[in-house]
Amino acid sequence: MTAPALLDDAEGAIRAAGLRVTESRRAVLNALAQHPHASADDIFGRVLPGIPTTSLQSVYNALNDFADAGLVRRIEPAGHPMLFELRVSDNHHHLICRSCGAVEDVDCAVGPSPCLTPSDTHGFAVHTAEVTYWGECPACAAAR
Amino acid sequence: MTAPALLDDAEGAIRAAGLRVTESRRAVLNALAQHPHASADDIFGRVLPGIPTTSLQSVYNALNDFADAGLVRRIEPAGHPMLFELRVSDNHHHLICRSCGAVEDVDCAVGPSPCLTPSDTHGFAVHTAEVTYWGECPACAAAR
DNA sequence: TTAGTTGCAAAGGCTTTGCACGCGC
DNA sequence: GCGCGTGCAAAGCCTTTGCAACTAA
Repeated sequence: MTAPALLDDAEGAIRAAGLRVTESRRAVLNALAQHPHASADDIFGRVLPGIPTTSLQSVYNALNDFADAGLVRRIEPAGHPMLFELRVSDNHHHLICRSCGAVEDVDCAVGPSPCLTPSDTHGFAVHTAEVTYWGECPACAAAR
Repeated sequence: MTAPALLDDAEGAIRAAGLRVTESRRAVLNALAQHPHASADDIFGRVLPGIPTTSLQSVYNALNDFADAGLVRRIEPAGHPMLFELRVSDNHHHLICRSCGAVEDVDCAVGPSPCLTPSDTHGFAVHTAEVTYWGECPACAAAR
């Protein structure tokens, strides 16, 4: 029930990311603030009533721009549509339901984040690390 | 340089998984043994010379059957085609190149695997945990 | 024999791309 | 006014599904 109040600063955040402030982008960012872990389609559905002229592709545009600018974080559950979340605080991981794709945030079990550094990089330049717990959510478990 | 010698036991492994032994399946499993982290298409390419009548869909069939039987493990790098690997030993993670999708195995940095248990399950029944390091491989870094 | 598998064809879903018009700066 | 962003349309890729013929057991 924690209603994020990022809405007021939506404009500022977009501007700070070096992007132009448009009605679409503000609406997308607001929708994301109110509904974390939303898919592009989800957000499109939430934005459409307010901006009947928008399109799913514009939502994708905005989300990708945000993601590239570091404003939002992409979650890509294999086998399910891509989700997005505001990277409110970093260093949390995801619990994903195999059957319905529901996502929950979980804090790292091991303090700060010792998992985030591989033991051997094989010469890779590591940018990010990601921990995903796959399972079944209560709703899907109950439905069986 | 560790050449997996599972080839001899391919039949046994397939049989043990409760699946019928066919030329396709043996070929797919062999191809996977020789080339870990292969995509369905990759494997198809490797199997085709030996079995010119096979099809990509059959490879998908075999791989999915193997995966469901626990013989192989699916790796699904967001934005790249699905990969497969023999689950030789468990408890290793993956280092994936954002640009070319190359995959390297890495051992868990924190001993046995404390990362594999979430701090809060939110009621989920957790089946598996997965750690992915995203970065850029040496080849792609050199190409820029 | 008979059920599990193959190979072919086609559909399906999600995401990206291209281009003219409009709006933010 | 300039250029970024929008909205529309269409293509693209990977993967799954259906079904008749075949083959392992």
